[in-house]
This record gives sequence, structure tokens and C-alpha cells, in this order.
Amino acid sequence: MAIKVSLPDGSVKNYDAPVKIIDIANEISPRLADASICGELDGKLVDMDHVIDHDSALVLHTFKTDTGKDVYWHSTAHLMAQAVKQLYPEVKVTIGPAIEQGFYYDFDRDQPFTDEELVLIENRMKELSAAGHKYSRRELTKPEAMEIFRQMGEDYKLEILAEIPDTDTISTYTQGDFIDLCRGPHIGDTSKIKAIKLLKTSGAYWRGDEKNKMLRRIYGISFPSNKELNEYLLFLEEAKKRDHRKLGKDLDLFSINDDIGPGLVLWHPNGAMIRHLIESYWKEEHLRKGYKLVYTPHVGRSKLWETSGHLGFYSENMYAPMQIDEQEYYIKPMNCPFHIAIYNANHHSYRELPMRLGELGTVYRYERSGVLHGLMRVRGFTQDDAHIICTPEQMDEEVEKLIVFSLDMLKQFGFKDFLIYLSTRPEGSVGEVEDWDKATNSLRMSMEKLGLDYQVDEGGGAFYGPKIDIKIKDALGRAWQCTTIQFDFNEPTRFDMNYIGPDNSPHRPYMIHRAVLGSVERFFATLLEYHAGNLPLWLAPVQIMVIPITDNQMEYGKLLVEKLQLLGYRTEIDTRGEKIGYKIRDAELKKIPFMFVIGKNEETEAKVTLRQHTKGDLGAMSFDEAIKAIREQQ
RNA sequence: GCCGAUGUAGCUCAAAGGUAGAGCAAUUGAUUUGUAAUCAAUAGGUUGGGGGUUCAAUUCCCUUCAUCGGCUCCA
Repeated sequence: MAIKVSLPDGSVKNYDAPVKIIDIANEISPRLADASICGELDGKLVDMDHVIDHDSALVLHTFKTDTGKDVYWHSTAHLMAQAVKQLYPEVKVTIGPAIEQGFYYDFDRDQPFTDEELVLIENRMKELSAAGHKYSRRELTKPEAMEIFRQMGEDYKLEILAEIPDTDTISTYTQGDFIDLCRGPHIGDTSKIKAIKLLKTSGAYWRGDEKNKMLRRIYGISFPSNKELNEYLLFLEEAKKRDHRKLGKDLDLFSINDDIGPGLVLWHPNGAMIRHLIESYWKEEHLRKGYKLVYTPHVGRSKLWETSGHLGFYSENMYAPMQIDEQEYYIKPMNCPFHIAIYNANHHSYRELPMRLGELGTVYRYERSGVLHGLMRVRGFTQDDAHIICTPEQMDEEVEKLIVFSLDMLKQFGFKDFLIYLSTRPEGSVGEVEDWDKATNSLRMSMEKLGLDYQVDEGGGAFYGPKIDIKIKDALGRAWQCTTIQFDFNEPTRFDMNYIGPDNSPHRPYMIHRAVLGSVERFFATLLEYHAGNLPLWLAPVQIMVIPITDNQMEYGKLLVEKLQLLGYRTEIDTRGEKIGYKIRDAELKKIPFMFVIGKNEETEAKVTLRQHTKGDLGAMSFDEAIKAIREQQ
């Protein structure tokens, strides 16, 4: 009997008899064997003590791969459940997966876990890790598994088991006195988990449904070494520093005032300047891309929202109506009915399409109090909204243009990494399945053509159409949706939108809702976090600070300010009677991109000393040289 | 909305059942300074709001609002 095992480097190992993966790893190098977390056999994840009995392709995963981390953290979740069960036997276990940064486990327990208890659990985990319990897999039938968990009184496991097909093989993993229903794979034994930190607790609904019981969730993370854990904790500290809420306060960009209301943003002059620059750029780019800008009211009669359907499907997010002349008006949660009204104000020929109507439209939506989050999630925000009304034939081209446009614009702001999602038809959708398929295909084909990586969210579309979403991550790695491109098979019909075709008869156009930045507020927040507040020159509210060393250079300084302002630079001068170090520190803390430091020497030689934020002194030079240097640096 | 934590001066934080303190910022004065904090003085708070217990509450209790971390939902 000969077994061939091929490895990722192309080499092939031959064995006369079935062989364990751990033995193969050891053969390659004991260090690799030690670092290996699990194996991937012909694409299927298996334990390190899995026996290979036929020709296969083997990949070994260490903590360096995403899969390796996933398995490692999942195993740590089991370890945590073991510790919790030992300390609190009355607690029922539910599920405990790995997540992007660590793991969690949900427990059913009446009282919450306190910070002190977290420390106890963490310490017990360390003891259990030191004991080196082996994770051992056992395969069994469904009735056998049911019996085990019934005896243990683990109701949630029984509920999960009940949903697994009777014919499937069930597996359990046991380490020490703890047994859990689990597909696996797992690390070899608990001693591989060297550094553990339980981070936070929270409530979480069983199966994520708020109708279900709320469970107690514990989040944690683990690493093969203390060094890596400390690095991670340092990362969390650093991330706090680039939180847009902190930067917004430090740089005096915006505030949210209790007396005005939660989720309602006040833009201070510095933040307003940045927003103005973003919006100006946005308008220019849209005009360049053939969009028409429009403005629409903030409220509309109830009839409008009846026609659009919002009162039916979106009322939960809408504020109560106000009475004007005994008529009910609603503050707008979306801009689309208004844009449609503009379209419908005239008859349109197919020759006018595609029509692209764009607006920085401020909308108000009721968000549940627990979800508000700085500028990321607010109750009043401005969407960079546009509606593209086109013929079915124009759809493919429009979608492709849109994706390119969106990515280009995001890149202009410095973003490089995106998460792209395609969401398809959900249950209870409106419109013809045929239209849905066409539109979904159009979205898919465009992304394929552009060679974009994307994930499909089956059934995740809105009820009125499929969509593409582009998300950007914040300082802590949480993803926020910015760009959204959504088909709408609902409103064109409801508002009876038409265009006259070449056949001289009316046709229903396709309509696409789209926002590139998403909302200006959220985009601004991600932008701030992405740059850690160090905005590129073109977006900095103050670009150059002139810093005279003594009052004697004040006149020369004011002259420089005038010259810089004439060139279009946003410039200020620090006239305070402070020492140079103080003024420089202040400008650095305000993250102003450039400083002109001027003393007696500079004035007599008609020069300036240029200093760049975070980079330091660039030396003395003429005004023109300084401008040249600024242009080159950015 | 749900689970948990938090709320003290503009900011960052301290104190404590006997009536609140520091640093920075601010204001004023002095200093005229060479690349990340000059010195001094002054001013600043019904300790988020309301209610209760108490001789006395900022501290203990209740309630409400907001914030933070999650869940759910979404731009």
C-alpha cells in the first residue's frame, strides 16, 4: 500500500502505511510540528492527529494563516467554556466561535459575569492550559450525541443537534472534563494556548434573534506567545487614539450636544471646512461624470410616503408626522421620492437617458438609542445620494461606470482596502424574478469584469432590489458601509415612471439608488480614523501655520500669510507671546501639515524655515522653494 | 429597544456620608524667546437631571437622560 502526500511546495512524500499528519509535520521539522494548529487535507480541515490513508494534498496551518488563527481561537473558546463550567456548573453552554479578532462564547446564566469573574475565569483557563489537556475527537451518531447532552442538561446543544440531519456524522471534542458538540478541527492540546486575555462581556440574543433569551457573552483573545498578546493590547491602545470621537474633540471638529439630542451633529468650523472640501470635490466630480445636481425639501406630505411605500415598509425608522394646515408632513428618511418627483415633473424621451440626479441630501432616521455611535451611526445625516434612471439596455454600462467611479473616488481620499458585498434577492421581494436576475447578473458581471474580490450575501438584498455595498474598516477593524448601489424595482412602478421609447410608446425605466461616500458623517469619521487625524494637505482645515519667533517678526509673518492666502493656502499666524517650542508643539498637536518658522535670520534673508507635521524641520529656504517643497511632499 | 459599564471644571483625571481638588486649556500680568509645554496671579463645578433615605448625599437607594462596549438593525 503506497500513500502519496503532496505538499504546497510541490514536493511529494511517500508512505507505505497510513500516517498521522503530526508525524509528517515532525518529519519536515519539529518546529513546524509544534507550530502547526491543524491540517487541510484536499481542502478539508482536520486535526493534527488525523490519519491519512489515501493519496492527498496536505496544507499545514500555523497561527500565521487566517485558518490557523480561526482554529486556535475556536479551541480557546472551548477552553473558556471548560473553565466557566468548572467555576459555575449551573451555567448552560451554547455556541462559541472564533471571530476576526479572537473568539467569544455565549452562556445562559441569570446574572451577568463581572470583571472580577472574568479574571477568575481567565486564571482558570491558564491553569487548564498548563495542564495540557488533549482535544480528542469522537464521532458518533445523532441519538448517541443527543443522549450525552440530554444527560448533561445542555438544552442549547440539543436544540442545535435537533437541526442536524439524522444521517450526518456528529462529532464531539473533549478536553479534560469538558465535552462539546463541535465539527472541529482543534489544536492538539490546551498547552498550545500560551497567552489569554478575556476582554469584555455583553448580552447577546440566542441565535441573534431579539425575541429569544438574552445570553451572557464573553469575548476574549489568545496567542501562542505573550509577546503577541502584548502587541495586540498595544494595538487596541493605539486604535483608541485614532477613534474619530477622540480626534473630533481634540481637533475641535464636531460635537453632539445633549440639549439638541443624541445622533444630531454640530459641525464646528474646522470640521465644517473639511466637510466643505469633501462636498466641493464631490460636486465637481459628479458634474464631470454627467450628473445633474438637484435640491429637494426636507419634508413631504404623507401622500408622498404612501405612494413610495415608505409608510408601509420603513415607518419604524421615520419620525412622527407634523401637522401643517391640517395636513400631515413627514421629515424625509430618504431622498428618492423627491428625485422621482423631479423626473416625473416632465415627460422624458429615451434620448435623455440615462438621467443621473444627485444631491447631498440630509435625511433623518429614527435609530434605536443603543446603536448610535459617534458620527458612524447618527439620526440626522447627509447622504451623497443620486438616482440613475436608465433604459434596461443601459443598465450594464451604468453599473460598471458606477463601480469604477465609486472606487476611484474612495481612492482619492486615500482608502485602499475595501470589503465588497453583493446582496441578492430576499424572501418577499417585489418585482419580477426575471428583472432581479438581470440586475443581479449585471452587478456580478461588472465586478467580474473589473476583477474585484467580493462576497455574496445570498438573500441579503433590499426587498426592492439587489445591491452592491462597499465597506471600509474603522480604527478597531469594525467595517462600516459606505458605498451602496441598489436597484429599485419598487418605486418606478409605484410612481408610474415612464420614458417614451423609439417606438413612441411609454416604457418603465430602471432606477438605481446609489451613494458613494454613503453618508458624509460616516465617511468623514472613517476618513479621520484612516488617517489618524493627519489629513492630506488638500483636506486639512489649516494647511500652513506661520510661527514668528518673536513679536519683531509679526509684520513679516503677516506678509507671508497674505502671500500664502493669495496662492489659495488656508493659513494662520500664531501671534501669542509664547516661546517657539510651545507654538510648534501646539501646531503639531493640531496636526497642521506645514509650519513656516520665521525669526530674525529668515526675515533679513527673506527666507522661511519649513517644518512638516510629524517629519520635523526641513531647513531654511526661499518662499518659492518652500511652496515647491510643499507641492512635492503632497 | 435589550445586556453590561460609566457620568465630578472646557479637556484628562483625583477625592469622599460632614458640603470638592490637581494638571492642561482660559483670562490677566511679566517674559521676546530658534524647532513638541517660560513664570506668576486670577477665574472656573448645585459632582448629568429628578426623587428618596439621612441631622447631613456628590457619595447610599430609586428613576430618568446621555455616553461607552456588545446584541439586533442600518448610510
